[in-house]
Order: sequence, then C-alpha cells, then structure tokens
Amino acid sequence: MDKLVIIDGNSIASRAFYALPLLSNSSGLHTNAVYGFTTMLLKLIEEEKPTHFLVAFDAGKVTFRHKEYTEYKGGRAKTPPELSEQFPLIKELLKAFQIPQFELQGYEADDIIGTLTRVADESGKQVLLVSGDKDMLQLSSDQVTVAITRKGITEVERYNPAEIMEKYGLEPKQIVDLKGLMGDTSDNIPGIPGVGEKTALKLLHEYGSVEEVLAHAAEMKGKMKEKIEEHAKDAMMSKELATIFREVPMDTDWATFRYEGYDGQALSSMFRKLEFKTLLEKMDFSGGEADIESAVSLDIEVISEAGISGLAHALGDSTSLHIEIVGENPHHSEVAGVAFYLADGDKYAYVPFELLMSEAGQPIQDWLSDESKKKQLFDQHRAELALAWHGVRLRGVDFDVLLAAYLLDPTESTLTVSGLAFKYGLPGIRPDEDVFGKGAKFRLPELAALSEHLCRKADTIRRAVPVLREELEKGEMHRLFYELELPLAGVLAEMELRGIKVDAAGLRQLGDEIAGQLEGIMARIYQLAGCEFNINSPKQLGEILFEKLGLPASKKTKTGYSTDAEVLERLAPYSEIVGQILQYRQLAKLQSTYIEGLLKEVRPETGKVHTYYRQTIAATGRLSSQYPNLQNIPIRLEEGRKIRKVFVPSEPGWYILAADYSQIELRVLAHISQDEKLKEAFLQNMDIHTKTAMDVFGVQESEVDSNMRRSAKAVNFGIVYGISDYGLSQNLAITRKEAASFIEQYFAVFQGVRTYMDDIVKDARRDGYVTTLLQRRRYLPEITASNFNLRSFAERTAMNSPIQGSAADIIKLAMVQMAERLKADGLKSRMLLQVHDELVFEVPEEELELMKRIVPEVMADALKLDVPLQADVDYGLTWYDAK
DNA sequence: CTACTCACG
DNA sequence: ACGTACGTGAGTAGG
Repeated sequence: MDKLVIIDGNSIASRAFYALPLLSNSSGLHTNAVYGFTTMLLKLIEEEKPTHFLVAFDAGKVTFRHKEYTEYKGGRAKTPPELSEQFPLIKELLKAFQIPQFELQGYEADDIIGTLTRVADESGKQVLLVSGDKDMLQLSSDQVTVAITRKGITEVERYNPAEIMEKYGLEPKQIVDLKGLMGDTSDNIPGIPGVGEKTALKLLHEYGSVEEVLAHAAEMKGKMKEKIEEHAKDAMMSKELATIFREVPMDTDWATFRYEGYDGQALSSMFRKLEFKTLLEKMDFSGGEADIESAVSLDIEVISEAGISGLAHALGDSTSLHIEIVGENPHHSEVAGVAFYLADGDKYAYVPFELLMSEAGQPIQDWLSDESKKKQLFDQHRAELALAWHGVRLRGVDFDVLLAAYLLDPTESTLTVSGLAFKYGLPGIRPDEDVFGKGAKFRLPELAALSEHLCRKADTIRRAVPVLREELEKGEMHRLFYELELPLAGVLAEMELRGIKVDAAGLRQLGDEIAGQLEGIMARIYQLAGCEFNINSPKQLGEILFEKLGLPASKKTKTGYSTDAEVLERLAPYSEIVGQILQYRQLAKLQSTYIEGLLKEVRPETGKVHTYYRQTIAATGRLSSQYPNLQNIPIRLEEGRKIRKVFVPSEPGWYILAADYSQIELRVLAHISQDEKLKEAFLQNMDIHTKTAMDVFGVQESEVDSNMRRSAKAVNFGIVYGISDYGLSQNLAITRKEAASFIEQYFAVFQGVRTYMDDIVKDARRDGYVTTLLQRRRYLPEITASNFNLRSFAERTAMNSPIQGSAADIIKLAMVQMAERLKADGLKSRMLLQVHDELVFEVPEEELELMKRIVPEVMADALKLDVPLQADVDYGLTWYDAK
C-alpha cells in the first residue's frame, strides 16, 4: 500500500525553531530548526515507512490571499533572521535525505497540500499530513490523516474526521467556519471580535456554518447579536481566507514523490557540517562509515608476554597513551587495556590489561607509577581511580585532553575522544558507541578491533595535545589548567579513594523508624482518600486530589496536574490529606534516596562510600558528585539532617571537621563589582542580609525585623542568580510590581552592582562569553537571540556564571593548597568531601586544634580579594555535629 | 527514555 | 507582552 507523507515545511520549521533552544555550531550558524526538522524526518521515516514523500514550502511574499485582503498575515512578527537563515540549510538537508520538495510562486504550502490531498481523496491514496497548523484539519478525510505537532516537535496528535468530531463536534469542512467566527490573530484574520473558540463552537453546533449563523443572527439577542451583525462581512471574509485552495495548477503525478531512502554519504557530511554529533553517533550511514578511519593508517603492535620486556624502555620519558575504562563508576570499573604511542618508530603498542597486571607487566606498571615519566591522556581522574582499585598508581600526568577540552568549552555535552577529534579538526575516529554498543548491548570487541580502536584513541590524544595547549594559551587558561584543574584531579582521586565511613547500622535503624512512620501516614492517606492508590504517582495523586476530592487545581504540568510542594502547601488548609502527603513525600524521599540509596553504595568490606566528583560537567566550573551524590545530603529540615549522623570518622578517636565559606558568592560579587556599599558591609564584617535590609529600607540595624531581613536575603539571592522581578516575586510570594520596586531600591543603593550587571551583559554580547576571576570561560551564544526567553536566560547566566564560577575557582584553589599543606606538614588529617562552599575532613584528636586554625586560614587566603574571605569551622563526632 | 519531584549549594 | 530565578543528581512512574 502506497503511503504519502506530506510535511508543511514552513510550519514545521518554525515549530522546531521555537520549540528548541537556539543551538548553533562552532562557526556561529544557527541550527535548531534544522535539528528539529531532522529529528522529525527521521522519526517519520522510521515509523511511517513512507513510499512517497513531499515537503511543501510557501513561495514569495505575496499570495492571492493578499490581493483579497491586504492585511493578511500583517501584524505577524517578521520571521527572525535566526530562522530565515536556516531555510537554505533545510532545503540542503532534504536533498541529502532525497526527499522531494516543492514550492510555487504565489501559493502557500497549504494550497499545494490542499491540492495533493484532494487528488488523494479522489484516487483513494493514503496520506499523512504533518503540520503545526490546526487549519490543516479541514483537509482531513478517510484517506488523509492530519498530524498536528503538540508540545515539542516530534510529538504529534493525529486526526481523522472521527477524532475531529470527538474533539470539536465538527466535520472537517466546518473548521473554516470555526476560524471564520473566531479569527486567527497570528494570520491577522479578524473573525468576529469577542467570539473565541467556546462561543464559535456553540454557534456552529447550533447552526452549522458561518452563513447559517449570520442568517439566524436576528434570533439572537444582546451583545452577541450586535457583534455578529456588525462583523458579518469580516466573518465571511475570514472564512474565505481560512479556506485552503485545492486547485493549484501543478503536477500531481504520484510517481514524482516516490521516496527511495536517504543518501547516507550526503547525510553524514551534512550532519558533520551542522555538528549534529549525537545524530552522527547514533545513525547508521551504511556506506558512509568507510571513509571515517581510512584517512590515517596506524602501525599497531599488540604486545604479548614475550614482547613486553622491551616496551617500558621504548616508552621513554614522555608519551601519549589511552587507558580504556569500562563502566560508569570508576570505583568499580574494569580496565580493558592500555594503548601507548611510541615516538621511536611512530607506532602504537597495545597492552591487554591481563598482561599489564601479570608479573611480566610489572615494568609497565612501574612506568605508569613513575612521576618522572610524563603522560598525556584523556581523563586522568577516571583512569587513576580505576587503576588504583586494581593496585596500580597513576602518576606523572602532564596533560589531560578531557580537562583541557572542558575548560575550552564547559558546556560541551559530548566530551569524548571522537567528539574532540571532530571538533578540533583531527582525523576522524569511530565513536565508542559504534565500537562497543551501548546500554545492554555493550560488548568489548575481539582483540584486533579493540586494539585498533584504543590505539586510534591514543593517536587522537597525541594529536590533540598541542592543539588544545595552544587554545588554552589563547584563552589565557594556561594557569587555570596547569596550576588548578590538573593538580585538583589528583586531589579529588585521593579524597574519593579514601572514602568516608558510614554507620550502616545507624542508617538501617533510621530506616526502620521512617518505615514505621510511613506506614501510619499511608494508612491515614488511604483513609482520607477513601481508596488505596500509588502516592508516588503524580498522575494518580492528581486524580485523587483534584477529581475525586475536588480540591482546586492551580498549576498544570505538560502531562496533567502539578502536585509539587508549592501547590500542595497552598492546598493544605482545604484538607488534612494534603499535609499528610507532604509528610509522606518528605519521608519517602529520605527512605528511598538517602537510606536505601546510600546503603547500596556502602562497601561492605570497609563500611565506606566513595563518591566520584565529576570535574567536567558543570557549566560554571563547579564539581558535581555521583555514586552517591554527597553534595545533597539533607540539612534544611531536622528529620533529614539526622542522616548526617551516620557520616563518621574512619578511625576511632578521630573527628569530623567541616569548614564553610561565609557568603562567598556575595563577597565575590563585592570584589568583581567593586560596589562601595557591598565592600563596606564585608569590610565591617556585618550580617549581609541585615545590612542589605538597612540600606534598602533605609532603617537602623535595630529596626530591621525578621520580615525585612527575609526580603533582603531573597533579593541577595536574586542578585546572585541574575535578578528578575518575576523570579523574586515568586520567591517572596509578592506581586511583580512590588518585586520590581524592591530591586529598584536595591540598585539605588548598590549602584556598583547595577553597573556590573549591565556591563557583564554587554561584555557577553560583545565577546560571546563571560569569565571568572581565574579566566574560566562560559560561552553564551543565546545572548543575541531574538527570542525573549532564550536571550533573558543567557543574560541571567551572564550575571550568575562569573559569580558562581569564581566561587568554584576559589574553593578549588583552597583544596589544592590544603592537600599540599597536609602533605608538607606531615599531617594525618584527610580531606574527604567538598560541598561547593564547604570542605569536610577527618582529623585525629591531636591535630584538632591545628586543623581548626589552618583550614579556615587556607580557605580564606586561597585567593586575595578586595574584601576578606571568611570560613567558619566546627567539628564533632559526626558530620551532623560539625555544624 | 522522559517527566516529575525533591535533595543540596 | 513575553514567563524564569543559578548550578547539580537521584528515585519513581509510566509510556
């Protein structure tokens, strides 16, 4: 059975454009609409398997509709340039897909589509029509299914006449009557003012068409009658404008639209140009792959037991290598093998891991552990952890390609060897997913393929080093790399390998108590609801609360009612069940994430958890923590805070010591902005929120009440986040106007902060990026977007990133310095955790006094600012007590 | 695999 | 007018 898929090209392109963030490739070309279009095409090809295909475009600015109504599509914002520049790309893309495209001067895509669907109706052929425009519903028939995009772009809703009847109670041909009555602001079609969808539907259900509605206007009364009589002509014209013309003089021979599949070669080169990396990695361009590695041929030797003795010598004093770690969590990962570059002979040596670990491999193990043998590799941190668990220490890394690439663009989502090869113009290399498969299908290939792939990675790393080193220099991130991030990788590995002791028995006991409380709460919830249901399911919970119990629904999510804490707190006065659910949520979170989740991560042999700090994830330069995440252990509510009691020292008689920066972000802001008032506040070491309240409200310290301080605190948070009146109003539950006036008062006092905020946004617009105190960079391509939301987001990010990122720079500096200090002074104390503005140590009793002194000192002196940095320290038998 | 919710700074 | 506070990770549901 033939099946023709028709795409309304302009409509889908603009849908994609507005649905996706404004992506751009490295040469500044915007690609989001092309990307959305591509995913739509791929989905349709896979799911619909069309035998025929066509994309129709509008052509020219003036169509016959303008002749009838000059205002047609007037008032519509003109297409933003970021979108128009993508149309040629889409057309090129369609060529690579080998999908026929069609446009005709003086006609819109609608008319072309209308004509083709008429032919389909007449000849009984099946058509799927994809558009973002509901007007298309008028073309629906038994032959023609109309798919309208819903939120996002790849999700569509399909309509045949039956669905239209069900949803609107109308025949497809009545869709034009609907629009005739209600109009369409986006096309500047007037309709009848005051008649919206509801009224229009009511009228049509009664009278059937615009003509009949007008004919019966006399029977109506009041305002409605007046409006209809007054705008009868508009309604008729609107209907006419909405009617799709179905007699375009064009070739309607089905054979013209035959679809035979895409040109893999052309498509993969198109994706390369557009930098659609995930698609490149995901798709099978059968035939397109051959060229990827053929460019470079490598001289590879797979080392055997007999050959390994000479290898250590051949490695020399410095070389590139790749250590392949298999698994997400490097604390329990296998190592597949190691590939080395041998400068002498310009060749590669692959050592299987079993051989490396055997007695014969000892010289190579020693080479890896030799600080004086310099190594360039990809992801020192991960390799160091994985090797350490197998008893091999990795030392002497003097360049890490991953870390360098992260600094060069911390928002880069595909930091992989193949991705870097691509990005930096090095010879192509197959993505890991291609070689290994992914998820459940992950398999190490046989030796020949494995050794080749890993040697190619080593080759890419070798070639990348000078390129990235130069880029770092250009960006003035040399010192940031060599003096901060690279040493930090080693410091982190040390902390993570050490791990932190967890009192598993205490955790279980806490779990039992929570389980008991949960049981009681669940019973009460079921009783109040009058039935049992899954409280964890927002869908079921929404049905119970808003349908069964009839509570007033406020917020909506994409898929239904919102039941988040903010909504529930507003509902609390209406029913006891709401409070019970909030209580349930709190305890269930503790139970699943912090009791059960944490217990799963405790090593039974040692009773410790070993988190993995990710150094190349966060766009601002912060660390993140996984397996388990130890950066979000509860503290705000007492029930959760108790979890901290199970984090204990690993040796008897030791203590947990924690030190945290006081207001580091606002101090950083004071320094960067050089705002006199803000600097003064910190130089006088005042409570910053109280001081802010005094200045903003113009009162004495003694007159600042708790409410004023709370507001001032929220404003300070807002300032750090990149303030907006809306955000502040949400946070303080006040009106936007009030929030705006708060902000205005704040800026009137802290004028230097206002200047900073204005300047940083200008700088970002001029340079395309912002930087931290240590020259860490973040690119903000969307700062010039014409879309208000995208641009505003980029502007707030421009304000926030230098602050959050500089604070991250500072604590990282403190960590490196602290690690050096502990070593230099021969202390037994160990650094265990970092939580953004806090460092946690375990300390033997005899070092307590010393550590209480030096930790805050090192933290405060990590970087000299124009305001003092301050760190507060405390200690106790558990993390809970070190508050 | 995505959406929702919620834990932290 | 537009409608979001900045940065993360994890667990559960449900397609």
